[in-house]
Amino acid sequence: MGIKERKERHKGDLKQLILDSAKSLFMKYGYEATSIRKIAAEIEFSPTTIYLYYKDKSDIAYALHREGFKLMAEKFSALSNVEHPFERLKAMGRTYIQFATENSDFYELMFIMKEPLDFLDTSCSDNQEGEEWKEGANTFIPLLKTVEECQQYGYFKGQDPKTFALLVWSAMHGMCSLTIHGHLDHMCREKLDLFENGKQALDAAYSSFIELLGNMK
Amino acid sequence: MGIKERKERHKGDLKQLILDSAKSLFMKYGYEATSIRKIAAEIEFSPTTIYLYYKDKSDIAYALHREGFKLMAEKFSALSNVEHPFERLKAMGRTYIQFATENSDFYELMFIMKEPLDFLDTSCSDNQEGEEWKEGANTFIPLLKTVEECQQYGYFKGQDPKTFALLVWSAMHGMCSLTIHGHLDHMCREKLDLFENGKQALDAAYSSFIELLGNMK
DNA sequence: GGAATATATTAACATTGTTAAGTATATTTG
DNA sequence: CAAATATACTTAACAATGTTAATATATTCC
Repeated sequence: MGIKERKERHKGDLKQLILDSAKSLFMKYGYEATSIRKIAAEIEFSPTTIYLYYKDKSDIAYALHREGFKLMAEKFSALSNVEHPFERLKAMGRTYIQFATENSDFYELMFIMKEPLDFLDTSCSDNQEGEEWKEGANTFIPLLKTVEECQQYGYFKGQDPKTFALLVWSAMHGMCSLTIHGHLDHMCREKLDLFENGKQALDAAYSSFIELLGNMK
Repeated sequence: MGIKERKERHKGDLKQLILDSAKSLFMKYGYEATSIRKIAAEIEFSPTTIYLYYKDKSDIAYALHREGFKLMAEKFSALSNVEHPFERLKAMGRTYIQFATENSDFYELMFIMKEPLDFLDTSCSDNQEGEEWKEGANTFIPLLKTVEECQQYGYFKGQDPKTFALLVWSAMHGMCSLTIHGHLDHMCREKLDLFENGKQALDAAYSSFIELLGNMK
C-alpha cells in the first residue's frame, strides 16, 4: 500500500502534495483529463480527501492558475534588465508569445478559462461583488509601467496609458489565443494563400504590430 | 406521450429538430448544460437517437458553431452599404463587439472553444490534415477586402493586407474574449483605478484602437 | 405474407464532481 | 489510566455525463 511512507509527511503538506500531483497531471494530459479521482489515485488517497484541502475543482483550478502566473513571472523576470522601455516592451511581447505557445495549457487556465475566476466569485470571498484578480493585475502593471516609460521616450503620444496598455495586451492575447486554439491553423488550410500555418501567421502579426507601435513616435 | 404529433413530421426533419432543440437549450443555459440527454428529453426521443443524426457531441457543437456564423452574417450584412471602407471597418468593429457581448455563448463556440474545430479534425473528413475552417475564412475575407480598400484610400500604407487584417482581428478578438470571460471585470475590481468595469474598458480600448488606425494614413 | 431495411429504444459501461455518513487514529481531558 | 473529543481519512452513494452494443419495432419491397 505504501501507506507508511506517505504518513511520514508532516500534516498540511498534503495540500501541497495534491497541488503537485494536479500540476503534473495537468501538464501531461491537460485540464479536462485531470480529474479529482485521478489526482487522488496518484497520491494514493481517496477522492474525498481532496475535499478536505480544496473546496471544489475550481479551487484546484485557481491554484493551478496561480502556478501558471508564477511560471510566467519567472520568464518575465529577466526583462527588467532591458533598459530602453520600447525594447523591453518588444521583449515582453516575444516572451508572452513564447509562454503562450510553449505552455498553452497554463495560458488557457490563466487567460481563457472561466473556472479559476469562478472560484474567486463563488467560493473564495465574503465579498458580494466577487474577489479581485490579483494575478491579472500584477501582470498588467509592469506592462502599464513600460507603456508609461515609453511615453517618456516620445512613444504613444497623447494616449491614455491604461487604455493603451489594455489595447496592447488585447492584441497579444488575441493573437495567442487564436493560435493556441488552432483557429489560425484551420483557417490557413483554406486554399486562400493566407499563411503557411498558424504559428507563421502569429509571427507575422506580431512583427506587424511591433512595427506599428514603433512608428507611433 | 405526445408520440403521435412527433411522428407526423417528415423523416429527416429530425436532424433539424435536434439542432433546433440544441440551439434553444444552448441559448438558454449555455453549452455545458446542453447535454445530449437533455436535448433528447426535450424532443421526446431517446438519447441514442441523437447519434443516428450526429456523430458525437462535437458534431452538434459544430452545427451550433455554424448557426452562430449565420447569425453573425446577418448582423454584418447591413454593413455592405457603408461606402467608405474605413467607415465600414469601424462599423465592423462595433458590430463585432456588439455580437460578442450580446451573444457571448455563440461567440465562444465560434472563436474560442476547441470542440467545433475538433470535429473538423477527427470526424468530418477523410483528409489526414484535418478539414478547412470555412466559416472562419468566410468571415476573414470581408475584413481583408475592407483593409485592402482602405489601403486604396491611403490607409495602412506599406502594410501587408493579410497580416494587417489578422492583426485587426486579433486585437478585436482579444478585447472581446477578455471581456466576455470576465477577466477585465475582475481586474477592474483591484483598487488600481484602472477602469470602471470590463465593458467600459472594452469601449475605451476600442476607441483607442480606432483612433490609432485612423492615424495610419 | 415474408424478407430486408430504416428507425428508435433499452440497458449498460465508464466516467465525472460531490456529499453524507462512518471509521479509525491520535490527542486531550477528567 | 480511561473516557471524551478532535483529527484525518475512507466507504458508499447520488446524480450527472458521453457513448456503445444489442434489441425491438415499424416500414418498404418483392
